[in-house]
Amino acid sequence: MAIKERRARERAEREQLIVRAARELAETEGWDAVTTRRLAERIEYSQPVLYSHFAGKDAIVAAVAVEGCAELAVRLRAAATDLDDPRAAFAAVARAYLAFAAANPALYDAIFTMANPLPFGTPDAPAALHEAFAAIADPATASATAAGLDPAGYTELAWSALHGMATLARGGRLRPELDASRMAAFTAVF
Amino acid sequence: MAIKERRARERAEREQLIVRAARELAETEGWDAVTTRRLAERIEYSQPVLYSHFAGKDAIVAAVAVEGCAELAVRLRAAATDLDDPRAAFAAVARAYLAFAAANPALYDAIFTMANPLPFGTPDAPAALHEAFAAIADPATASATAAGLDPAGYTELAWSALHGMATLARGGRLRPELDASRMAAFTAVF
DNA sequence: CCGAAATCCTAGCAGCGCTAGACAACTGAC
DNA sequence: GTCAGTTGTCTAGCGCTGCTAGGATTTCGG
Repeated sequence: MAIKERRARERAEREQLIVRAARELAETEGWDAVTTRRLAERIEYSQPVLYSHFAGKDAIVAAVAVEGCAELAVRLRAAATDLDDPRAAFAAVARAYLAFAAANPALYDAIFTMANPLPFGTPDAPAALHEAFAAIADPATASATAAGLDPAGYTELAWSALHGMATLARGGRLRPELDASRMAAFTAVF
Repeated sequence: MAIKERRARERAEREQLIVRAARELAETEGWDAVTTRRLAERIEYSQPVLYSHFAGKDAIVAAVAVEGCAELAVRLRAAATDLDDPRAAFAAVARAYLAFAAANPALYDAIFTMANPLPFGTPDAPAALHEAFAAIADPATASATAAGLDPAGYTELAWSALHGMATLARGGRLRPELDASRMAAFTAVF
């Protein structure tokens, strides 16, 4: 019996190794550089081993995304603590969101822009996704009710604004010198 | 002399043919289906012909993007006419923007989300890009000054919100039943 | 009419995600 | 202690990708 347990443990460790390697490779060289061959070489196993853990490359990306989602949720929660004013709390969460996206571009892409098969709508999405969304939705809802607006649409709009800024900023589509002005507009408006 | 002109004309026509074929293929089957082989087959030439017109596949995507950008600009300008109230005009432009993105997803991707080598910052970007941005920036600026906010950051924020909504909506990340509520929040806030 | 130039295609390279089938190692029963 | 059976891993290869080198064919200018 103990042997099976050891094997299962080793499998789990190797699976974690794959996810970590994929993430590191993506973060340092971009997702284009994350090929199954390079990934296999990194973990010092042959290619087919990847497919005994994941259904395909997309599944590996999704695993990285879930991991990143959990981290994002933690950051957002941390940013909102000790702030009673709803608008101030939401602004802090917004700053944390953009900081996360700027610091972990590959991770952010895996979560939000890559064609991963993660179910996002509320049905059976991983808990980490719900947690991250709630970390945005909670302060957004508070801010919306303070402004007398319907929280649901308000929340999605605010999230869209954050997501838009995060993605457009990367491609050089937004002028960096306007970062402060943009953020000021955000806090003035949301 | 006239022969050279005819040849140049034929070349231009074929280039247009390539761009049109790429766009149609992307719109009907997605950009993943736009391979150089399929594209070549569609225009009834061999693969290398593509490379006598464009530096590579990215350049073809960029050409489609520029074309789409010009169309987007026209739509946005049309939406804003005959509306004097700045906020109403901006709301109309926003609706037109989202309608365009929803109606031409592949085109929208080519312009804004695919890794195309288009220079977006003001230096020497194609005129179509400037025109499209101005079609957003002009009403946004009017709306910002009406609200007493710095137009520059306000414009980029509003654009980010639109871009975020357009992209998140596609992946099923936004709930369609909140479309109206989201738009109401937009007009209330911007 | 003939050399020169432009045009186009066949064939191929290296790399991609993914998989079939062979091989080795380890497990558990006798 | 030995042998069947399971499990794990690897080598080799398929069909596809973007892209390019080289040669054949057509067309042009004198």
